[in-house]
Amino acid sequence: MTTHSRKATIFDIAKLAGASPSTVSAALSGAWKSRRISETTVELIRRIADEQGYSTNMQARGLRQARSGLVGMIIPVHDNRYFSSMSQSFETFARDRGLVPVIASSMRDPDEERRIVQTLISYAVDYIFVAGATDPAAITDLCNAANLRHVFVDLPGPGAPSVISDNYHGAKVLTQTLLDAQAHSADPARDRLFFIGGVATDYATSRRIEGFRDVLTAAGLPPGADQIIACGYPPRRAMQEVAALCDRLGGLPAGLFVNSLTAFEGVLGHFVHLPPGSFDTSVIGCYDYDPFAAYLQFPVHMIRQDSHRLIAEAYRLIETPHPGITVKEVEPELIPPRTIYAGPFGEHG
Amino acid sequence: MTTHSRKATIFDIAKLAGASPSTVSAALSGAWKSRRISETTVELIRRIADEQGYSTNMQARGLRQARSGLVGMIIPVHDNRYFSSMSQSFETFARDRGLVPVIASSMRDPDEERRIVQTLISYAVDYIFVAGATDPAAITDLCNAANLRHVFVDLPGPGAPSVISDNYHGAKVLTQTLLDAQAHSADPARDRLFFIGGVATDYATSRRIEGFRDVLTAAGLPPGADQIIACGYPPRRAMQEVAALCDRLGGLPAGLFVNSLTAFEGVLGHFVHLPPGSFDTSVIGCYDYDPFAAYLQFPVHMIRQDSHRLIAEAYRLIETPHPGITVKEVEPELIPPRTIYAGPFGEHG
DNA sequence: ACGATCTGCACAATCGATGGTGCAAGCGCA
DNA sequence: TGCGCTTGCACCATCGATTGTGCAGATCGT
Repeated sequence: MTTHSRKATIFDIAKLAGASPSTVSAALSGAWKSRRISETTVELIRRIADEQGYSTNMQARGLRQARSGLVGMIIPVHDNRYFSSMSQSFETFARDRGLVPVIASSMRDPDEERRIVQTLISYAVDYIFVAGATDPAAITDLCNAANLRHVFVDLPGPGAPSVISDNYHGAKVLTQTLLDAQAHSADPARDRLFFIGGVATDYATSRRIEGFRDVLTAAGLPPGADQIIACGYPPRRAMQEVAALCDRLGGLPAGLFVNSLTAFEGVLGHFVHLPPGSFDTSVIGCYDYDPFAAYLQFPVHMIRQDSHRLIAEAYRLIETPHPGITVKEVEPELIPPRTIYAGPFGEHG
Repeated sequence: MTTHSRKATIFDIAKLAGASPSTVSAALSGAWKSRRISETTVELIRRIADEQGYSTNMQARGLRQARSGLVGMIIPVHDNRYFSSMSQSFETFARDRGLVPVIASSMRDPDEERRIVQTLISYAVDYIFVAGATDPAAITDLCNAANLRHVFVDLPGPGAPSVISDNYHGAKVLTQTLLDAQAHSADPARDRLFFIGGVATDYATSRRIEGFRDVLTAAGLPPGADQIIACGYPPRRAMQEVAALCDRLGGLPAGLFVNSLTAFEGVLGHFVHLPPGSFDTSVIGCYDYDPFAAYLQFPVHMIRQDSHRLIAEAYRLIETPHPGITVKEVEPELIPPRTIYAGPFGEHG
């Protein structure tokens, strides 16, 4: 491979091969059969292209074809097992399709979310996956204006196909598990389950709260308003809230339903300061799974959302456009304490 | 905003504004001052562009300018706290610069790594960050052929600037900590420290092994070959190896230096099967930090590599090209058991 | 032997934005 | 009035690949 100051183009290859640029393009893009280029020529061109270290300029191709070969995905944060697993699956499926994934995190900020969508549109991504949308309607508007297909994951949107996990059922299972496992306390104030984390207006959180409430109600223990603390996702807030709660109750409650890994991180931040033994009378559950969290000092019941399947279904929905708006639900799975789940990437991780 | 079947271009805006495309381009790209376009015209054009929901076609701009506004980054896996934190930082810094991050995971496969570099080159990324390179020389060759600036992070490469953490020092600190904390066992075979995980030929791992070895040697306990089990990064292998080790020793060793979070996941997968109390005579350390791992059932000493600073330094190196090849080392930090570190994104996570 | 068909390729327009250059109108000034 | 300078913009080539179309020569059929 000779050294060039600039990258080789089809024109350079054409000159070297004694062919025309269009022939080179056809030869290298695979369109040569339908363009009746002889296999001999194709092979010559391929060889020369190889020698020159040629690779297609995707900007030029994309410009011409009005598509880019990029797929966009928006997630709230990278730094979280649930979403980073999604990224991993998203990328794997993208590669299978010869697409290049572009993953951006919105920090759950609606403005940032919109800016990202705009940016992705500017780059002519072929379609967009939006996980944990904070303003799905705005996203749909932007995408529609740009004639861009998109799918919502994790949190549904009104204007596009969505894949979500069955939050209601998952929450019921987790709540029931906590209920069954709880060690009863003498103090009635503490002898209750609490729900912490998430945003009450988020679809996912609201469904989980319903599940939480329905199970408790069915058990004859309808939760009071103080038992549901939807303080958002940031760790710090959850830490403050759980600290305040322990203060109020004079200790940990009988059970805690933590509504996300990020909230759980905050909760842990408080737990650090508790004396050992504090957890003997308390049972903890977390909606979302993390292998390390599964093996904490105290038992944690976790709900694992099948992010791999969520993404798989999202690709299905976006690739085979259905009439109307489809919402696909995927069942989550209860992971008992101290159980390690080996994901689809267990071999590589 | 009117609905169009296709996205508006500068030509559409030009027609509506009664101006020429080049004027529109200059007005919207900010080049209007040097092109002597009147502010009145600029404002008219801006208004119309806004109404039409115009946004620049980055493929066209990129084609013309021979750059894309994309920055590429390669990481081994998304699904890992160390690397997903890097992603988060990488993205944040990219946004500050008005660049769009494209993050791809190589699964630590050199072929995949090369393919990704090729792809990123095809998309004319402005530069590339490579974390945990498995074949840095090949990457440098590809990038040089394409005249593309790149920087290595975490694992250094011979042909480009690198930012790594001080693995030798970190490993010494962690080893010394384990040594100090270890509860001695009656059985001399078990009363030793073991190193598990990583690839011995990886620069980072080899430096850590040196640190491990030097501390033990200085303490008069030079490690035997069996004490260093560089079985790679995949969880499954680490699980098998630690199981075999426990089998051999008839229990856990006095101390275990786990060389990555992924290996630690595998180790945990084995620990699940051990009876409680197994850890009373064993002290565990992990090179890399995870907030949940910090609060496991048994105490874990962790080394936190400052991925945020690594990325910050990498941006510095790539933006101010130094003469010669620079290698920048960043100090890692010991995180004692049951300590929660709130990162630079603690507010958002 | 001659039109019809097929083979194998070249030519040129096109995608959308950018930037060098040219040019008319306006203005100042002698 | 006339010259030169400035202002404000339009025109056009260009980036690299794709794709509709045209066309010469070979092949075939009768």
